[in-house]
Amino acid sequence: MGLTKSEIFTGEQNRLASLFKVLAHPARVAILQYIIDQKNCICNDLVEELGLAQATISQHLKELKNVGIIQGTIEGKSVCYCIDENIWKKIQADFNTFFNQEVKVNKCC
Amino acid sequence: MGLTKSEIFTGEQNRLASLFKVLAHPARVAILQYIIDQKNCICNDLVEELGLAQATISQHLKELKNVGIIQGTIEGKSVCYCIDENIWKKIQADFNTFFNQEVKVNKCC
DNA sequence: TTTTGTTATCGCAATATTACAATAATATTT
DNA sequence: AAATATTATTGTAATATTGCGATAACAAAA
Repeated sequence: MGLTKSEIFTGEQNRLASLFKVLAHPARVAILQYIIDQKNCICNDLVEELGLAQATISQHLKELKNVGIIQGTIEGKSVCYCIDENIWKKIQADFNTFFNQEVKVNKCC
Repeated sequence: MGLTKSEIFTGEQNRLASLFKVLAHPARVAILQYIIDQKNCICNDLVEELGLAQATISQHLKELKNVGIIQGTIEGKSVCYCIDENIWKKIQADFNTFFNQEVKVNKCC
């Protein structure tokens, strides 16, 4: 198999899992941290900083862009990437909602 | 390839990504939500609730157990699973640290 | 227009993940 | 001890992800 059965889960569960998945790779965590630290950057900055091939970085940037957490603006022959603050805060809020569920004491553990 | 180059990232980046990865599947999100809602449950409850095969649920439980977010206690012939509150809060704190990095306004986007 | 700099896409190979049937392992019940 | 109930593990097939070389696409500079 190898095919996640998305249809048996709720939209919220699938959406949350998708958000977690985008962050589930150290390169994408590193990219986000770098962009936050530098305020913005271009693809080649990340190639130098992280030591992954340009094609690989471009692919990771695409995934981050797909969920909207970053956005790219064409600037001459390069593309300036930065965090989309609104989406960032929205994702943060979604995670908070998930984690702020009260974990009650239970009998068996 | 297909092999994440963990060695080029920091321990924190790898650790964060691992945490996100555990939550990056709707079945595991659903399992956590169910356990939180019911306070605790056994594997077979989840098999009925989610409609995945027993082997599949057991595998997902194992991954959740591996990061410590849940723990299982043998109770007769079944195993009672529940959230490990301390680990849960620790993960929540880690995510907050990541997300609370200030995202500053930048020039290009 | 040619060259240069930058990014995106395609195609491929390697590895990882997901799902499940079959079965082993373990504890309880009869 | 045999049957039952529950979970874990193993093996396998299907799909997904990761990484990169090659190359296309595009804009600026020469």
